[in-house]
Amino acid sequence: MVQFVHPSRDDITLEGVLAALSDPMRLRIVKSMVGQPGCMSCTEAAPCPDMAKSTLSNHFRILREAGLIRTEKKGVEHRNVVRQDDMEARFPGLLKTILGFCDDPRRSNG
Amino acid sequence: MVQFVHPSRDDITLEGVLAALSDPMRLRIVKSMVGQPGCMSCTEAAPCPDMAKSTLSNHFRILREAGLIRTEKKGVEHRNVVRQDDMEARFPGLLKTILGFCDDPRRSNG
DNA sequence: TCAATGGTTCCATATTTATGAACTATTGAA
DNA sequence: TTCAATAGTTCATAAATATGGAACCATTGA
Repeated sequence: MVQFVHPSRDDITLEGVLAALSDPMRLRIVKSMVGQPGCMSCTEAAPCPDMAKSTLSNHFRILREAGLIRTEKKGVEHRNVVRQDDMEARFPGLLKTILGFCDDPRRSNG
Repeated sequence: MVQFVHPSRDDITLEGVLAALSDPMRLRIVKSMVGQPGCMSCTEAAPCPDMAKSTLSNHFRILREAGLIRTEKKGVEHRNVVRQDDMEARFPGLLKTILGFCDDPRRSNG
């Protein structure tokens, strides 16, 4: 049984967030998720279809442990959402500022 | 003869900046430099005195190549400044937003 | 010319990251 | 039940990156 561990809001660190977003792939994953109304499966949120499953899984784990996303098991899929409220409470404006400077991956090749 | 290569303003990338700032040591280096009126030597800007010279040198190289700082040789020292104007022009508000969330290293143990 | 200072570069080691293969959990069909 | 398909995770290993000691370079001052 896979259980996902998410840090509580106050345990989210600036360095963790920056490290998580310093990878181009993870930055694009978060960007694509923020632009989406609901939650997304790992495969849906992946901006790069030819990436190894294990690598993708690892990226989601890093985003999760940094506190950027929340993952819940729903059927056979894992549904992911960006923790925008927690991020805004912890680091007001940070996520919006950063994401505002990177291109939306679904606009270019969606 | 050591020559420092700095990226031009337009070549500064978001991912490069985030990667450079995702390291706790480099984040503190930049933070301590921004709070300073003039420029600082590598040793002065180092928030951690027991760090190996080679490691420190590597951190400054990464910050330089990311476009966050400018390094000039002045006598026996290397003088470093944060490229605040270039950063502001390229990614308005980003640096101030990020640095606003990390503690000033010289206030706690300066 | 020599010693001291402030870094850089090189190299070996340690840590981190990426990926294929094997595995787990859920769904749906027979 | 059982079987196949789907969606991810975990493990082991290969590749990339960070660390730090040693040697080195450039400048200053005696």
